[in-house]
Order: sequence, then C-alpha cells, then structure tokens
Amino acid sequence: MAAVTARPPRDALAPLPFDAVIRPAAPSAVDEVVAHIRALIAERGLHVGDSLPTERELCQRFQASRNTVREAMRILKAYGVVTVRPKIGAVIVDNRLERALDLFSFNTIEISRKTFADIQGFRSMIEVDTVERIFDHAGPDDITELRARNRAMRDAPTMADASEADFSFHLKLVSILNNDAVTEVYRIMKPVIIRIMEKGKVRQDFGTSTYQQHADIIDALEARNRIKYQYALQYHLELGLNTFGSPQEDKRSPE
Amino acid sequence: MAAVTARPPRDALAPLPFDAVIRPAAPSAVDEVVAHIRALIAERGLHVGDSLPTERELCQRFQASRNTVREAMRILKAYGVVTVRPKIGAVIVDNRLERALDLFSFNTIEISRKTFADIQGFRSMIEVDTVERIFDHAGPDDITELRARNRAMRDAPTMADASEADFSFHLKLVSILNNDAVTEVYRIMKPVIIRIMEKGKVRQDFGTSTYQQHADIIDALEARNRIKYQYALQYHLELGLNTFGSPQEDKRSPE
DNA sequence: GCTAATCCTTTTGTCCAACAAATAAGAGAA
DNA sequence: TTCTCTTATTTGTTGGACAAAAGGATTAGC
Repeated sequence: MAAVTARPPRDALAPLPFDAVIRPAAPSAVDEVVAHIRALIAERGLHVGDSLPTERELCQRFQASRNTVREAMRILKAYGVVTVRPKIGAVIVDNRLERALDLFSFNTIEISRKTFADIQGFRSMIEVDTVERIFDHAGPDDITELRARNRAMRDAPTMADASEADFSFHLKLVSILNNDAVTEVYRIMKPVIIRIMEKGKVRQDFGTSTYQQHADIIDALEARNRIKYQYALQYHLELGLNTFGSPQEDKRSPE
Repeated sequence: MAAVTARPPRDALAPLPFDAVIRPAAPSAVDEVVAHIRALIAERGLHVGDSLPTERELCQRFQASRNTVREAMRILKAYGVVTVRPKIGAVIVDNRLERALDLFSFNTIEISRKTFADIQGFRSMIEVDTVERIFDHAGPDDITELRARNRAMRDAPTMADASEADFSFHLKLVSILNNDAVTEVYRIMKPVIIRIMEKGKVRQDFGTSTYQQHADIIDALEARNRIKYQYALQYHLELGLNTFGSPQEDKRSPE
C-alpha cells in the first residue's frame, strides 16, 4: 500500500517534466513553500506580532510534508522574519538587520577577494565619483562633524570602537549627499565594510595612518580641491587591497 | 523495540535541566550542528570552492539525524555560505552580500516624492558619475547589446514588457561596471525602478521619446563623448521628475 | 582501439510516522 | 477568587523509505 508516496509526480495535474527541461532552475518544494508563505503574509496583510498558521496547517494548505514546511520555516527564521517557539508557533518579527550583521560575523568564511574588490569599488563610486555633488552640498558644519568623528576614531579605546568610528566617518561623508537610498544601502553594507576596515590592521593604525588619510580628505574637501580630494580618497580606499594578498585567487586556472 | 529514539535526554553525560533554566536560549540540536559545521570549516581551513562532507557523514560525525543536518544546511544556504546540488554535495561559496541585500527586498517601499528623487539621484550617481569607469570597460559587444535591448523596448507589445526592457537596458549599462555589488543593488531596487519608469507614461512613449534618448546615450558612449553621454543620460533620468508632480516637497538648494 | 549509449552507484530531495519537550489553556482544590 | 495540577496542542528530533539528479563504470557498435 505504498508506504511512502514521496511527492506525487511534481504536480498531480500538469506534466512538469517538459517544463523542468525548459526551465533549468526548477524551484524545489521548499522554495515553493517559502514563496507561498510570503504570499500568505502579503495577502492577509500580516504585520510584526501576528501569528502564522501551525506547521501542520501549512502542510495541508500547501500540500507539502512537514519536513518540507520546516525547512522552509528555517529559511524564514534565518532571514529574520519569523521566530518560532514550541506550542506558540511562528510569529512575524523583523530582525533582518541583526541577521545582516550575523552574516559577516561568520568568521568561518573569509570574505572573498571578489567581494572585497566589489565593495571597495562600489564605495569608490559613491564617495569618489560623486565629488561634484559632495562639494555642492558640503557646509562648514559638515567639515566640523567630519573632524570630530576622525578624532573619535583616533581616540577610540578598542579596535571595534575604532572601526565603528571609521565607518561613522564615511557614513557622514556620504550623508552629505542627502540621499536616503545611498545611506540605506550603506547601512545594509555596514557589516562588510566594518570587516574590510579591520582587515590586516592593528589598533594603532586607526590612530596614525588612517587618521592622517582622513585628515587629508577633509582638508581637500574644505579647500574645494577636487583633484586632491579624489586622489586622497581613492588612495585611502585602495590601501586595504594590498593587505588582502596577491590577486592570484581569481585566476581561472591558466592551463 | 523503540522504533524511534529521538535524541537521548539532551546529552547522555551532563544534567542539562539546570543549564536550561540558567540559559534561556537553550541551543537546539540544529544550532549545535550549525556550530559544528562552522568549527569544521575553521579547523580544516576550508575556503570558497571546497566541499563539505556528505549529509550522512555529517549525521554520523555529529550524532544527529539527517533531517536535523538538513535544517542546519538550510540555514547555511540561507546565509549564502554554501550551495548544495544533488550528488555534488555542499560547496562553500560567498554570497553573503547578495543575501544581505536580499533581506531588504521584503518590504514593499511606498514611493513618496522624496523616495522618487533619491532613487533617481542614486541611479544618476551610478550611471552618470561613473562615466570614466564605464568608458574604460565598454566594448563593441556592449554597444551591440545595448542597441538590441533598446530595440526590444521599442518593439515590446505591452506597457509591462516595455518597462521591463527599459530596466534591462539600464541594467546592461551598469553591468558594464563589472561590479556585483552594483548589479545586486539594482536588482533589489528593480520593483521601485520599474514603477518609476511607468510613472506618467503611456505605452507609446517607450517607442518614441524614450527610445530616442537611449539611442543618444548609446551613440555618445560609442563615440566616447563624455559630455554628451553625461548630458543625455542626466536629461533622460530627470525627465520623470517633471511628470511626478510639483517639486515643492524637495526644496532644491537655490544655487 | 575508440566513441557513445546504457547501467550502476552515490548523494541530495521529499515524504511519512513516531516520540520527546515545551507550554498555553482548562480543570480542580484551597 | 486564586493557585496548582493536569491535559491537549504544537514544535523539536529521530529513523526509515523512495524519487530524482548526476557522476562514473560498463558494454555495444564501429
């Protein structure tokens, strides 16, 4: 009597095999359940604090096994959109920011060189290439604030505080652009940027070389010297690349 | 005959109940497996491209059931540190930035005038201000591809298809920068950008004025004419601003 | 001998059923 | 009424089965 049925041929109605051939990225049952749950949240207009149906109810609703639903729930938990407790069930939360931080405290995986280069390249576009916009908007108060944050970095007691202050300096710089989209993206990227800042540095570096580089950038900004500003900032951003190591990793086995 | 043993009392050795009281966040079996795998990666010094042991091997090594190991693997996949394929197994990757950005594609941003201006400003920084980088990287193939996508937009049957093709054009433009961080940010902003593109337009506009603007941009890029390129692109991006309504909200600094 | 199609084996993907643990809710006693 | 104990429900974990994918070994055909 068919002890285990194991997911009736993809879909009881449609002959999926052809579809599966055409579409290489066949969504797994778990992915489908995740999409279903997201759709459920959307259509019911659920917000933080609201509860989701029980696992078994979701099994029945989406015609999936409990393990499949549980794996889907694991994804949602990992994304920080729900918390699950026994008997209580799944409750919608918003811990996405914490999760983003968790991602890069994941010391087990070293940030790849490609990621490193892309992030620094992105920052270079936002901070260096936008020189005209920054010069347009920067006022005396901004200069003062930048100097204060640079001193805070120099005087920070620990490595973590120093890199936090370092980020704060650059965040202030881009905030001069007065563009929420930019600051939001920077906020999301903060964990990676922090780790990049600490890469190959010791505490003392923040108080000496990094401090001096920041000072040069501020001076150029205050003097409205475009060339010097771009040179100083570009130099500052590229420095970490050397400490990262030789770029042999990316090579596609030159055979 | 004890068909299912189900995790012998937490730990065969230690009396955990006290611990459980002291420590409110009692780590689940899945969390422990995740920690074990992280430790395994660290102690073996595994990097991007290396493979993890098979699921059943991990079960045996950590004394956990396969479902538990699978849920742990789901977490690692959600974190973007491994990819798993049948028969191949789990391979270490680094898609954490992509996942971090993904986290924030959940919320449906409502587009205010300020948001609209910021998004367009952001695009202007990425597409216009980076002119030197784009000129450095753009090749004949890129020009051809841009022309193809522009024609696709002109010939699109519906409004939705046209705006999709419009986005595709701009995505191709920024992809010339060869920076995953930029393309990822564009990808998550896609829904908003699409809505901006359709704002105050009729289907015909994509085939006439928008098509011509794109053509001008491509011509300038091909001719390596920086001034013309920046002018054409900036003009193109600012056009939508007028159709959005009176800009009384965003007090433009009177220069 | 060499190529190509076929079979085989390994590994992940999904399903099912059971028991353990946690806990909210209700029943019962003071 | 209020506190405590029981109960029922829900998540957490386990074991086992089969399906599907994919690489490797085997064999047929030239």
